[in-house]
Amino acid sequence: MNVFIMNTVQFYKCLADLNRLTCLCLIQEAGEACVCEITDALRIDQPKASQYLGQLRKCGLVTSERRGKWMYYRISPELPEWASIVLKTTLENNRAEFEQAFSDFRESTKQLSQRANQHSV
Amino acid sequence: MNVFIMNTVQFYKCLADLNRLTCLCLIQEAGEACVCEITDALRIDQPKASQYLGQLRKCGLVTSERRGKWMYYRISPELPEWASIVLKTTLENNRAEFEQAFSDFRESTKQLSQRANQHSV
DNA sequence: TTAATATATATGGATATTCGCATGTGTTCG
DNA sequence: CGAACACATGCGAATATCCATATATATTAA
Repeated sequence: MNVFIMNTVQFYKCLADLNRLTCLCLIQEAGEACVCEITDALRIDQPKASQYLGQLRKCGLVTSERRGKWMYYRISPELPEWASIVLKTTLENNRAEFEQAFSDFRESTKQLSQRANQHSV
Repeated sequence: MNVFIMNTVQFYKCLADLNRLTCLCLIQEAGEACVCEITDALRIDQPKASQYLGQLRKCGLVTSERRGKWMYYRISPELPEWASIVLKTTLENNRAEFEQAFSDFRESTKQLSQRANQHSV
């Protein structure tokens, strides 16, 4: 149970798409991300973002948790260690490739927290 | 020139197929491999093996060198370090998945060297 | 030069993936 | 409850990938 056997090819298929890979790097970098942040960061529409995240979840790379209206995605804690190493290595050595998305993500996060604050007032 | 910029997604597309991934693991494990050995190890026909190897070469993951009739493939020395780490990590943590291919490969190598010896007599 | 061996490439059909869009579900707020 | 918001899913069309087969090229041995 603790040792989740990840299908190697399936794992790499998940990484073999720029949007999915950017999702993963984003989530890694930020710790967690909700769909609307990812939508903004990747500059894609919402259904597309959900599709990608759904695939990643089905394959066991990420988990999701609902908090109010938002759905937060994290790297799965059950991910085998070798797979985490691969993800981490990819992110750390290709930051430039994802920098724009990271920047858009931070902008989105800022706006999101403002909206959240308005409601909680 | 020394720092070859690898397209991350293209790299992962190469790994996102069991035959190509097995090729890469085989070549890593053995140091080098020729097409007929890979054909035997993967139990596929020759054109298919050449196609896979051609793709891997086009993407910069492997290099090829002709020695007589045989064409030997190696992991490219220009592969960025992060990519080598990924390959190594994948192989070391998923040996079971490739064991059958490795075994068929060793068998093929044995027969190949016998043929080579017959000619050199 | 011819035959045999090893490998590469071209091509078209089969299959899988991606994309855009419409619609469905779950949650919050008034 | 109903409207608004966040997200998920379904589906057909466009696109990419895979696969089998035929054929071309390169090398060696006779």
